[in-house]
Amino acid sequence: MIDLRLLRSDPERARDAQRRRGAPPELVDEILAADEARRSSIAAFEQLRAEQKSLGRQIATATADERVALLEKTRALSSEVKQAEATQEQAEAAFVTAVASMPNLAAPEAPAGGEDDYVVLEHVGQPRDFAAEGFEPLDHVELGQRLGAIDIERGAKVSGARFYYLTGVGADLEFALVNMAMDQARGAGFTTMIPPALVKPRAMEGTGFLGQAAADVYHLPDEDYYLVGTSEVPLAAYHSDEILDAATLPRRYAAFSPCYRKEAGSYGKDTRGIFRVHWFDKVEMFTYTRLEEAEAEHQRLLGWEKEWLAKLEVAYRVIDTAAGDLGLSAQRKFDCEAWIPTQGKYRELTSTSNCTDFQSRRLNIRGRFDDGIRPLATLNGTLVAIPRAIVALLETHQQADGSMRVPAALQPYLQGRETLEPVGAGA
RNA sequence: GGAGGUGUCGCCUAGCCCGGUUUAUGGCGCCCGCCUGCUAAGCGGGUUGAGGGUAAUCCCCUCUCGCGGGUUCAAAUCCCGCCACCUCCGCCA
Repeated sequence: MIDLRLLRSDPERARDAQRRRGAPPELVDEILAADEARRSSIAAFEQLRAEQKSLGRQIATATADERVALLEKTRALSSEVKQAEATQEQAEAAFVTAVASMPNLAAPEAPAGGEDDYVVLEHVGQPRDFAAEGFEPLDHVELGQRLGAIDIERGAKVSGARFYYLTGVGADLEFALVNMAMDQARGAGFTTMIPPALVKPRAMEGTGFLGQAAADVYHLPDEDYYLVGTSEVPLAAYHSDEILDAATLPRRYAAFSPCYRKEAGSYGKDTRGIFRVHWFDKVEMFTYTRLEEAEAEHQRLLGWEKEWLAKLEVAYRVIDTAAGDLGLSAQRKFDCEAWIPTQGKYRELTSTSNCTDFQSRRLNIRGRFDDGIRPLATLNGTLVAIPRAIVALLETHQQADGSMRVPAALQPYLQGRETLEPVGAGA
């Protein structure tokens, strides 16, 4: 939820942010009107309630005679109070509906426009030149099969399209990547976490995933649980309704969790392989910090992602996502996209978002500072999304004989193996 | 899943049977002061939290006794539902 003070003091900036997202600017004025209605209904209710209370106090000490008259008065007042309360609740609900649909204000620096309007910030590393090496690269499906690392056919048999098994070295690779990621995070001062992957509606709503992203979310209607699409959800909700002492900031968490995504609306997109799947495991970084620190922290998260990608020894670029592609909660987002040889494209491997105080306001996460209590900023960033990392590793480090070279940093996590070798046909 | 118990202002706790003078009692802790070679002890005072009116440390209002409803002129207190925790039983990885 956006900062109302900001909206009131500078509505034009909010309208402009909406335009740059390609979203309706009138929403700002609807919210302001709803807020006005809400505030006046609250004032009316509070005044009546105060009168009622004072009458109640008089009744308590009144004589029997006085009591009759006072009761008469307060009975009439009671229905007024109920009326005012109902009005206030209605106004509150209307306000919440309006404000909940408003996305975070895109940062002034975020490029205007949609998905294709990103700005490339930098390139790191050179895409490998297979032509110069004299062989045609295989895609990760083929490589995964030869290494006995990925079983897509049986994934489909058991669970359907966009499911897979990681087998043998594939499974080893996941544990290696997770351990390496957790070691890096721990070394950087993160608290490691394993959060629940099923959450109540509040957590989902509070992190902004029941808005435009709702179609992509799995829901268990019997118990009203949601399957998280990222551990950002349980990590943000972790400190909901809490006031954190400023001295304990920033708080950094690194969580391992499964992620579930319907991938609705991506029919026909990335249908081959494990690049886009309904379930995968991920290690996510998450920070709670003061608002003034958010931008610097965003850069730090990006820095840790780059440190990670360097260990994978993949070529990548960093893009500044356009306003229209930010999602509900983010004010700015950087994606690291690795070069995928057989696709001839850079594809998203990690993503880091600055949500400023948007999630904090929804989840009631605040900090206690010398000068008062204020909402905190929350930020998140991928360290490793397993299937995409495996795709990039397999394709980038494949060798002419169908084996895969293991990057030096990863070797200690793979029992010292320097290459992963193809297994015999069959199985 | 079943039975029983518990949930009060940082922590412990009184109040609930029998609704109003509760602006929620007391202790611990914490803060201020006094006393005092220093410290401890002792003495006196203060201390639920949040939101809003306000830019505001004063002041005013509302909300807050696990959560949500209900009854009532009036709910910590009565009724209903839910949640969490504890004990025991059952079941399971």
